[in-house]
Amino acid sequence: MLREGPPLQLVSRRLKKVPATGSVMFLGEHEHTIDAKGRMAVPAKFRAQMDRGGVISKGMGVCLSVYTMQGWEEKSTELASGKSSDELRDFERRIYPSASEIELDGQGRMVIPAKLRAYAELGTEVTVAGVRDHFEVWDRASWQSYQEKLEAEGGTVPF
Amino acid sequence: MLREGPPLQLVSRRLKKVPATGSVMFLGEHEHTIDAKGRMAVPAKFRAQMDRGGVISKGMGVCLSVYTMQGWEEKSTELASGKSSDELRDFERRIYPSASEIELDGQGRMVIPAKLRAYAELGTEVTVAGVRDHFEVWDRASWQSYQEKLEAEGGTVPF
DNA sequence: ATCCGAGTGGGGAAAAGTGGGGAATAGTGG
DNA sequence: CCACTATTCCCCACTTTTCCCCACTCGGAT
Repeated sequence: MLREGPPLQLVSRRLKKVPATGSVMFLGEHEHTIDAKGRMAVPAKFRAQMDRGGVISKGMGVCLSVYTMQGWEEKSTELASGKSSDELRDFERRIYPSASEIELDGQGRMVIPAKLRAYAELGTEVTVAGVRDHFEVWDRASWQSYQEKLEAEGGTVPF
Repeated sequence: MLREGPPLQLVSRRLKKVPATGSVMFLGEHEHTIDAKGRMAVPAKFRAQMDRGGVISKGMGVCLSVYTMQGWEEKSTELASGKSSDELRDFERRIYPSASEIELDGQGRMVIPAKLRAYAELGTEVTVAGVRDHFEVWDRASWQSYQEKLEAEGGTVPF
């Protein structure tokens, strides 16, 4: 129901100013949703690192990978090294066209391009997983079964 | 019942300033509780080492492990070394999503994420055990039976 | 008895996550 | 070049969760 009474005094809610320091690491598992407009909230803990935008691309497996701008540059340089020029051309033609620069809206959300959503078979229920230098977006069910598979293979977590 | 009478003269209780020196080791067994908000007091003796935050993750067995930030970085680096890139990817997808950065509130408590609480089957009664470079959080009953098992297997403590 | 540190509980404000209206923009066909 | 449509993006609103702060109790030390 819509509110009534005195006019709102809302100072157009913005994102919290983040310390920008702190973790240089993406950690944790977060359950989010993709809405009808293709938007997904970036976990608040990840925003400090994403505030200058980032890059989303096809991930290794049925998922999407999101890097900070800097992380993306480092990663792509690393992967390109040691390739022959033929390999490199194929690599670049595969990676870059499928990637997309992203930025956050006033609510801290990013828009996931429809093509990428299809690639990773994302429904509305997704899991966002921090993986050290980047984070990944998985359909929640896919993530679930992938984790179960890892567990079956790898035994317990060594911590 | 709430107090009445003259206003409190409480100077908003803060944590004791810790020497920051002293033990570089987690020792001892502490019985604590997890409240309805998922909070658990960190044993006072551990706080000096945790005051710059730390990382909590799934532990080896039905428990959670808490490291200082530095300890976590050392441990994860160590475990990652010598892995092929395929192994490393699976490893990172298991370790980092299952972890979470934590910090202490004004009362020296940390919030344990619901997922991790479920993983370690923690009720409200828990045991916090110092294990040299990290400490672990166990459901009190699980800890109890685990200790009994160790005792039955391993005989007496060699001191 | 009093003080104080430790552990616990809870109220309330702020932040996080989600949904949707509508203007601005880009794309399409005439 | 213009009209029409589809998409993007900014903004507002609502709900849930998190977190900061104050308060109370207990037990040991003074």
